[in-house]
Amino acid sequence: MAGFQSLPGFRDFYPEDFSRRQHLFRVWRQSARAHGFEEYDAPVLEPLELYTTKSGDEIEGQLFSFQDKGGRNVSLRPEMTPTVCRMVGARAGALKRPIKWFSIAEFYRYERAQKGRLRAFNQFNADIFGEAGPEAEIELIALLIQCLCGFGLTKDDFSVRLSDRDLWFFYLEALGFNDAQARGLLSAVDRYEKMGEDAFKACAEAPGGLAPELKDKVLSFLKIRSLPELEAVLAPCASEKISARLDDWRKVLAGLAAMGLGEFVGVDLGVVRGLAYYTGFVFEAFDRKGDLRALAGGGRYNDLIRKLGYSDLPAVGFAIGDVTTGLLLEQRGLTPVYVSAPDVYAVLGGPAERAAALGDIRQLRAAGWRVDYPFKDLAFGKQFKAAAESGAKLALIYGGDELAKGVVKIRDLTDRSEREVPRHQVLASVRTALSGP
RNA sequence: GCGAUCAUAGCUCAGUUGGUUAGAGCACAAGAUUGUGAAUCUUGGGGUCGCGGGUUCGAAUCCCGUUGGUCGCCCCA
Repeated sequence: MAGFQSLPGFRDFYPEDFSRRQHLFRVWRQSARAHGFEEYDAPVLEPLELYTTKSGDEIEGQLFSFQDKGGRNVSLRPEMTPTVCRMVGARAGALKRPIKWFSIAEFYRYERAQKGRLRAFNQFNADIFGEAGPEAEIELIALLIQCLCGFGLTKDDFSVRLSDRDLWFFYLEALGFNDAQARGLLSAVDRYEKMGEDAFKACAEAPGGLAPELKDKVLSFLKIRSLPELEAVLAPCASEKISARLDDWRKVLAGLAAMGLGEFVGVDLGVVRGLAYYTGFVFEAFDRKGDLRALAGGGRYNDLIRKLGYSDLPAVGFAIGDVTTGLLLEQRGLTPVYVSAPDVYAVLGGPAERAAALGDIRQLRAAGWRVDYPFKDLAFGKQFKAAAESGAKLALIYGGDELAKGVVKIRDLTDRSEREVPRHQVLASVRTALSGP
């Protein structure tokens, strides 16, 4: 293979691929606007410290980072959250609350590609700032659901699993674990789905160990699948903190049920989400059948904006990736058929006819119609074939006879009917033919 | 960072125990066909067989290395 290839994990978007990607973006953008979110964008390249501050220095191994010619340590963005926090934090005092923002952007992570994961990918991000109550979660989860239903997916195709990092910590505290032990247990919970009970081995072997009866309590907690179960399990260790969290749980689930979205959402405390900056509800959207990685994920991060050096501002957000979503739509046959058809195809008799047609073509195009014509003079038969293959609805025929009579022949390529119209009425006739039923 | 597996035309693939000038279908282009359509027929362009080295009289084929794809591990914001 001569020449060059794209870099590993990066994709070329040929027109058909590009159109599929645009379909994702279109649905996401439309859903966000319908929910009252405003669109923003930001630089692809950021200071490296923006990410190490948020996630720790270890994160650099996963980043496309380098030193620029001015000696600055920089990184391609691996996610939008720190950037949007910076933007909102910088103008927090001036922005009307609640702040509901979304973006569609490309991100870069220096990792080995595998199914559903590449080095360059697109994400839809939506966040709400300035609202500490569960109303923000309701709004975002509703948006997330619409961002998937907009493709034709249903409650049988995916579900949103709702969990709560704060509640985990409160529960583990009530069971007598200290903070470090609780963190270890949560990372085991995160691995449980993949590894089963082996996930708890490290905790059991740690100093102090993990008593079997406590391990059973943790296991049964992460197997909870409904609000009543959750309330029952927490009843014995009720505290002010825990009952406040349960109030929020009731509000979120009731709000989503009121929206008619109750069947999309389930309680699942097995969802923890890797990095530890989430402070309350966390949620992920999953394919119900199949073994795809998460379609979307998010949660509340009330401390992050302060951590980045701005004032306190509660925040909750989520992201959907284009790679896994695209795979799921492909599996479900929900990828739209690619069509690239002009509205009008002009058939040109020869050089004189071409000259006459070009003026009309330019007018039709200025009016917004998509018009094509052959670059080279071709036999009529060939041109009609080309017109039909182009997928155009109308052919405009500029032949010697028509030119002499001062008319253009309009052929409807669907029903093969033809009629002649005066040259100066071409635009009006095309408009009528294309907008009528 | 680690492991498995694959790589022949734009796509899907064939290519015998190593043996002349590497093939097919689809796609693309031209012609049959200079006033009317998805068919048919004919013809054509397109390959340093991913790349580099080695073995051999001879390599798409065997060996080593390398790059890339796919799948998994680590990680997953």
